Parts: sequence; C-alpha cells; structure tokens
Amino acid sequence: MHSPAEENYIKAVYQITARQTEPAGTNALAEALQTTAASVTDMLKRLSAKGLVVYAARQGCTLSDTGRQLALQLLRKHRLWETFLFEKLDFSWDEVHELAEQLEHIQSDELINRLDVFLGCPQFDPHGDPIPNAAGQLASRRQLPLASLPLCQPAIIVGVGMHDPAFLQYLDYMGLRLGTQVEVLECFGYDLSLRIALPQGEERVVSHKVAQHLLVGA
Amino acid sequence: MHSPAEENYIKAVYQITARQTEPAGTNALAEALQTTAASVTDMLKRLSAKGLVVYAARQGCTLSDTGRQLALQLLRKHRLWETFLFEKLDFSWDEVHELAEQLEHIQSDELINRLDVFLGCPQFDPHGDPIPNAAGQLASRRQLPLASLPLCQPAIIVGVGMHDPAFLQYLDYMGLRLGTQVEVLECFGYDLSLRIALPQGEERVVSHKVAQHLLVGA
DNA sequence: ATCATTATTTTGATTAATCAAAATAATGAT
DNA sequence: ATCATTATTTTGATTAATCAAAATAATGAT
Repeated sequence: MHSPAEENYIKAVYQITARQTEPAGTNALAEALQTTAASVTDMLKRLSAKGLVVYAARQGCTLSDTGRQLALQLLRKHRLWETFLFEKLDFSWDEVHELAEQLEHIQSDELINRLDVFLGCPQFDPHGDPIPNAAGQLASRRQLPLASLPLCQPAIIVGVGMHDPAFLQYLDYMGLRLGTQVEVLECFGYDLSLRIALPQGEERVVSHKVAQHLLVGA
Repeated sequence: MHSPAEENYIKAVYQITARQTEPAGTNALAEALQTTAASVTDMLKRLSAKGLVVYAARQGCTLSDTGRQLALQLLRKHRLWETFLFEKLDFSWDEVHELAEQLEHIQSDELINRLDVFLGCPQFDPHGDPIPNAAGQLASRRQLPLASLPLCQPAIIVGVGMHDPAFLQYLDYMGLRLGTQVEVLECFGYDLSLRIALPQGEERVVSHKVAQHLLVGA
C-alpha cells in the first residue's frame, strides 16, 4: 500500500508529464506539491525504490508502468468522488475538487467499484473530464475550445480547460454549464470576445480567455 | 486539526471509559489500538498537551470536554458512513465497519452534514447504534437483550451488543435482521437456548449467547 | 573555454509515530 | 513491612516526511 504523501507525488508526476514531453523536474514537482525541492528529491528516491517512478539524479522523473496504473486509479477515485459529491450531495462544481483530494486516498477497490455502479458508471465527472474505468482506460471525445468554434454552428458545452474555482463560479453565474447549448453569433475583432446565444433566446458576451477554456462538442 | 492516529486514540479512550468508571489504562489502550504500551504513553503526553485528554503518569487517561466532543463527532462520521455504505452501496452490515474506519477521518463538517441530509438524517446506523447529531447528542431507546424478553411478548430486533463480523453474518443467515419481529416461544432450561417465532410462522432456536447479544425493543 | 545563473542534491536537523529493552512505580499476597 | 508480580514509563532507536542551508552539477551567455 501507499501513503497519501506517496500518492500525491504520483499524481503530480502524472499531471506534469502529461503536459510536456520531458520528465518532471524537481522544482516543478515542488511547486505542484507546495513543498521544497529537497523534500522532492528525497521522496523520488523512495518512490524509485518502490518501482513507481523512473528517476536518476538530475534527470527528472517519469512514471513506471505500475506508477502510471496507480495514477489512473487515483484519477478514477478522484473523479468518481467528485461525481458523487456533485450529483448526490449537491456540492457545486467548484467545491468538489478539495474534498475529492481527501476521499481519493481511501483504500478499497470494492468501495470504488460499488460507488461507480451507484452513480450509474458515469463516463465524465462534473467538469466534463473523463473517468478512467477499472482497467485505467479513459474515454475520449471530440471537443474544441469555444474560441475555435465556427460562427452559427450550435454546440454543447462538454468541459472546461481550467479548474480554478473562481472561473467555475463565473461560468455558473453566466449560466454556462455542462450540457448547455451554445452558438457563436459574433466575434469582436478588437479583443476576440464573443457574443454567444444560449437556449431561450438568451445571449452573453464572453472574453477570449473564457472562450479558450470553455470546451464544446459539435 | 488532528491526525488519523490521534483520532484513533481519542476513539479508544472514549470506548474504554464508556464501559468502566476508572480512567483508561495504558495497556488497555495498547490492546485496543494494537500497539505497544510505550507508544501509548508517548501519544497520551501529546494528546494531553493538545488538551484532548486528561492524563498524569500512572493515573490512566480520560477525555477532556473537547476530547469527548471530538470523539462524538468521530462516532457521528463513522456511523453516517456506515449507513451510507449499507443503504446506498449495498454493503452488508458486517462489512461496513472496516471501511468507515477510513472514511471517518475525512475532514469536512459540510460533507458530513450533507451526507446526513442525503441519508434522511438517520437516528441509527446499520447495527442499530445511535448516530450523534451535529451537536454530539445521542438518541436513546428502550431496549433489552432477547435473553431477557418475557415469553409470548412480541418485540422488534433493534440492535446488536456485539459487532464481530462472524456474529453479524450468522444473524443474517438466520434471518435475524434489524426490524424483524420476534417472540420467545420457549426457553430450554438446560442451556438457556430459546425457541423463537419469526414472521410467516418461521421458527428458530438460538443459543443463550446469541440471545444476550441480540437487542430488542418492545 | 569561462563564469554566472539556475536546478538539483546533499547534509544535518526536526516532528510524529512507532518499538524493544531497561527502569521504575504500584499492587497484592504473605 | 517485604517481595514478587504487574502496569507503566523512560531510554535509545527507527522510519516517513519534511525543511534550511550548503554543496554540486548543468546551462547558457559571452
């Protein structure tokens, strides 16, 4: 079994190596985990001894196969708990992450599989992110940022490219939720902000930054 | 905040002092926590410094008011999680304790209060034990061991005085579940075993030991 | 090629939690 | 009152996780 601290390191290595081709650096990990580089070096040695990561001094760190499998199981647990909190306990999508950070460390495959069934085996979490299945496989989906959606082509909001609670609260406030139909009516060249149509004749204007982080499916 | 280890000590002190008038001894705590007396002495000093227990060397240990309040909140979390596992995820009543031992350490009042509401604010857990409310108050109830129930007086199974999984599985197998109506038809003087009636004309014979640990309400 | 900057690791320490073995205090029997 | 037994604490150590400060390696600019 693995300690919560170890699991958090594995998640951080997974996240960092997912968005770059190079191995995760010590400082990047320290930043992600809100700790010091010295602590990271230390833990990487332990994780390496456990066979969860591939690490050699000053070479950065990548996940081993078992490490990646662990990371995917943690992602599965995290996202299923988020779904539970959102669907069953009525937490908002900006509140679920923090709690799931604790719940994901509960150790029981049986528990998580029953939770999965209880929730109806959801494919996506409250942010639209895919939930790995018991084998660690992720569903994929055709999606693009709202900023890249052609004019006059209706689409559905399916995800967000940014999980900052303030952003999620803003989207809630604007009525831009998962499943909402949107259509770009007009793009203002000056700042690339968009005028968009929502159901029931509602309209909104959103900044380019928002449009970049709002993901839609055709 | 308190570590899971600290919380487990607080629970153990609560449980031991609940069933005796003397303070909890070091060895009793070591036994309950599956650790050594040396570790217990050490931790009691720390908990005392935190104001959670009253402890002086060789005097045993009792909970302070804040310690007792913490113990009741842990009991609340434990029993609400057990109820969730039993009611929503279809775990059997002999399986829920182990998992609740992990879940009770999740830190969030908001989570536990929403879970409470989601479950319909249950007063009793799957074993019939009372669930403290947010203020730490426990419901009480008129109950007695089946062994003390007079002949020919129908009663309802409301709890168990023993949480050993093997005992709980046995009760399940015998159809002796919470809410089941029972009536003592006959007591065999030789070993005090009982012949009892269940609904639909079913009958069972149970040992004195079982009858002592099966709690019924009139 | 050299040197300043940056990234990383090492060293030496700390805290929480744990234990085995030794020391000490309390208890109960005589 | 004394002594053996039992309960508890102390002592000295360990492991996981952490850090500040010092040391070292890598990088990029000249």
